[in-house]
Amino acid sequence: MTATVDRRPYRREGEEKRREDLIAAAIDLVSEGGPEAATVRAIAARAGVTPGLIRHYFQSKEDLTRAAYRQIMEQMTIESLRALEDAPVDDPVARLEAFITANFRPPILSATTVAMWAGYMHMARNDPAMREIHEATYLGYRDPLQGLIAALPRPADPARDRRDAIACNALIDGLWVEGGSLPDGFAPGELVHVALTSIGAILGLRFPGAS
Amino acid sequence: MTATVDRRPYRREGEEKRREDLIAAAIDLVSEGGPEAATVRAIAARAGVTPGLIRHYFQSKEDLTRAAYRQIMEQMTIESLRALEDAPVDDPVARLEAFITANFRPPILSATTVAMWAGYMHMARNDPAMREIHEATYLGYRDPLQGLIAALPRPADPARDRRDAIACNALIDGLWVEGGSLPDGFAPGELVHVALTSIGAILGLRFPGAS
DNA sequence: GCTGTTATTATTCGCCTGTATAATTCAAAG
DNA sequence: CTTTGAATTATACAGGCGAATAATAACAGC
Repeated sequence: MTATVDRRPYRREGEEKRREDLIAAAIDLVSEGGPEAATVRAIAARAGVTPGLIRHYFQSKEDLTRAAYRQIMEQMTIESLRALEDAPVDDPVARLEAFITANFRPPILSATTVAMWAGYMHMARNDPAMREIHEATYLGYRDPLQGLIAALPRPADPARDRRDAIACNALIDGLWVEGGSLPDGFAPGELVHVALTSIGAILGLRFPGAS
Repeated sequence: MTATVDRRPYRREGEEKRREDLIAAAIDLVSEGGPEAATVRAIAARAGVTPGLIRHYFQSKEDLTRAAYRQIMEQMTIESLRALEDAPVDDPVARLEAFITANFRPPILSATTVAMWAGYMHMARNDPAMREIHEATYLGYRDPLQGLIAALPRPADPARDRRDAIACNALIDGLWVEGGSLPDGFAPGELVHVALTSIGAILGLRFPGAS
């Protein structure tokens, strides 16, 4: 007679879903408690599986971390660009305004996204793969922004567009970080107002939303 | 006969110096390998002492971490303000320009400072003491900046000064982060040029250094 | 020179980490 | 209904972590 150990019952899932679940669990944990909270065991528990499964779908924990970082960064750009869908196609100023304001409301601006971004960012220093993701997603955000700027009604000047895109990107980033890390430091709507006014000054135009 | 174990020889030092050494070692390690590299054992080795000594001068490792974070943040403000010493007392525009440009050269702008800042920042989310340091050092930087802006030759308007300080601070922060995390992404002097041009546009003035 | 204080080292503890490997059970194919 | 493959669980391992405690040696005051 062999002793029947009771083993946790489980369902088999497709590779895609399991990877998604594990990535989502890792992101969740980092946003809640920083990178050190996203241990292999905690991620597995959050995803409803056992720790060993992680290394069945990812070569290492670092591999999973990279996938999670990529997803976060790409998601934020996607959310900003989605705001363009509701903007008029033929009004460059309104389109730029829609893009800018999207950065200052959830899901993009939140204490968790900013903490998450900071928690992962330092990894880009020593890990070449992380740095590559960092660069790609930074440009993946700035390039569309530069496109919106180039579409403004003013004389064509690519060099100026580049400088303006760098400046606007930095301004948005800085306000976003400060809004996320000091939630009580600004009045409601203050960050959006500052962003529109300042970017308007940089680009030499006035946004309707900057009352 | 008692066996004489050879014990590492040591010198007694003042509390002040030992605390400074330990903080410096912790900062070093975080800048090199992120927060996870700054273990009790590594910090002690870097400072030339044994691990136990850390808990003789700090209540816990967290306590040491907070002291290190405070020192980093205060140091960056101090460095920016030091640039004012070489600026003419009676030229508000030149003083503001000196303050701005200081942020884009070492020791303030460097890959290590940015990585360090990011590595520590997420801790401000869950640790009230860290958040307090974060808020205090943020305002400790922005308030002097607002003072420089208020001194500009233009009609007095505190509300406008506040908004402008928030915007300029965010722009500097954003460019600083991007310069530190993408060292090869910008031409030499490009960030300073963008900063001076954009801040000039926001404030409605022209800096001599923005050629 | 001796003595007391304490800064410093040494050692140990329990816990948690990521990884590796073996055992099992689910689910589809025949 | 049986077989087969692989998705999933279970267990074990070696190492590192922060913290606690005990032993010791440096130095100051007398």
